[in-house]
Amino acid sequence: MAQNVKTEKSMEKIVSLCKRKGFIFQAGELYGGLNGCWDYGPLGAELKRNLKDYWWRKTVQERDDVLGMDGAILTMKQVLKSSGHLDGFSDPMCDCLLSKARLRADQIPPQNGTAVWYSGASHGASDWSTDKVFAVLVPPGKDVESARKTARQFYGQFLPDKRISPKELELAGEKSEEMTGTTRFNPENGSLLTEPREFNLMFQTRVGASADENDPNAIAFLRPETAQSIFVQYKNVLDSSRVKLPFGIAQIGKSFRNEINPRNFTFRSREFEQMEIEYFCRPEDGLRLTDEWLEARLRFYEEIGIPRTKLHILDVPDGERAFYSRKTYDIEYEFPFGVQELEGVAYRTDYDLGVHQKGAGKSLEYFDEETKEKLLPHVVEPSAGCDRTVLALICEAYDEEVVKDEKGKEEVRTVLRFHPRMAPVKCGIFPLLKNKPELVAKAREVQKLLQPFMTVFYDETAAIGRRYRRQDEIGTPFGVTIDFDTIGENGPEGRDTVTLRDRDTMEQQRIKIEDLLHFLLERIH
RNA sequence: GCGGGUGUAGCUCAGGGGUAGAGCGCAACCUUGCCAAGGUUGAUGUCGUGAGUUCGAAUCUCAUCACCCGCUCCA
Repeated sequence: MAQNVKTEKSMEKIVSLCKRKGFIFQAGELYGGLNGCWDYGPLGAELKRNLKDYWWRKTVQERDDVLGMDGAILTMKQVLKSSGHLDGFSDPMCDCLLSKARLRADQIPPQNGTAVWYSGASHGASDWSTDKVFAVLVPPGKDVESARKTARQFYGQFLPDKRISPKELELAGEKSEEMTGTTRFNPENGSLLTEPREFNLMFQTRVGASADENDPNAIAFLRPETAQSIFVQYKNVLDSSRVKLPFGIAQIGKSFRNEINPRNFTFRSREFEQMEIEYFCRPEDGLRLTDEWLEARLRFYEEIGIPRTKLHILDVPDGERAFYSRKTYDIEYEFPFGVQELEGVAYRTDYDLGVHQKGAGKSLEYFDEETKEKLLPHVVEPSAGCDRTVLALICEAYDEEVVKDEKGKEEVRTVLRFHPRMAPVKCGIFPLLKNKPELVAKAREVQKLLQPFMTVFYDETAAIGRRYRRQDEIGTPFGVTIDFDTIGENGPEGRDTVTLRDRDTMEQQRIKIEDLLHFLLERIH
């Protein structure tokens, strides 16, 4: 009955479905919306919880070598000073006045040449003038006339009458100046750049209700990653938990970055949740464990319904990794808006413990009882984006299928094919007809039977087919219907059995109510 | 931050200086015998927000906010 015709997955449809069905809303929508922030609605909250719970179970509870923690979001300035975030987490940026290109100020190569300054320009015939200051850097050996051409181009963009050619402009106040090693000009076209502006990517706040605005000691930050609290508490966990190398500390929690440009729905948000492991090990095991964690993480994605074929592994090349990392894999997913990172598995060496040991002035060394040696452990960090994974789950699950109705007319069935263990609602419960009290009563009984063990949705309105389709749209993997067989109307062999419908195949099977819980639990665990 | 586009019902969108529209969805009732069934009734909008022009603005102008595309950025 169902043809598997894949229509194009568009983010627009997915975003719309998320809002319509209560997965994800924009934060503060009532007041116009807060850029880069999102709220999870009833179904989104369930979905995200299922992901986090499963990650925690697989990462912490079912392993002997990983412990959990839950660190504070407010972070001391000193911590982020040591980690390098305070100095390194802001980029000076400038814009090209001519081409509007944005450049990192610290990446502009120093140049030599003659800077030609102008104090403005005018157009006599149309009585137009401007006193904007502009300058062009002319490389050694090149004619100053080229500067005038560039300057006219610059002033030309402000002409109210676009029919006037920039060539007719009179330039004012030309002055030349020899420059060496300047970074104030765009190497591409010689145009003057804006003054570098700092983009502080961390959210700063003040601790203490009456903190003096100028008290530097009151400054704290919302953490830009969960990792730092793990490094800072590493010694306490070690001393309180009787663990030996190698071992990991895992954490799920919110982090905050003042992204310049949030984009792609929840993909790049200013407030986001991370699922991170810092796995401490002997230096010689770092590279091997990085590969092992990559495999473990890929298996995880498969287990939650993101197939290996949709994942790309990027072995981040030399020069593109963070300076302290000796090996980094990015696990990327084929989002509808492009292949984008879900998780990074980074071998960070002993950089983090090293900087905190130095910054705090306290030893973070590990004493190995067997070899009787002291060492600073190395770290492998699998760091997954929780919201990004939720988004990947939704994108992966989204499907539109062309089905034929009873009259043979084609229609589109929208279905979220979540893995049952991720699905926000596990089972729909429907009395076939709501005007038959015996059916309704029996359906309520089934609801009470399942509800302590899983999320269920009881629905008695509208025709049965419509109820099935409603559940398809929110990704409910199973639906049970209580019909006249269930209440024994068609003979004793059907009594206390229900039809169980599969979301993906739309096929039904008859199952005893007493077997239902076991059947479902086996599939959603 | 720059350039382009968009903003009207829960969703998708039409309209357009003079009483706010459609389809779908939603709610109630009737009907119901397994895949978006039919009927009846109903609710919902400061036309993104603010200011200006106007006798009158959802419509024109400006500003602002948000979203989309491209650039930029992503330690």
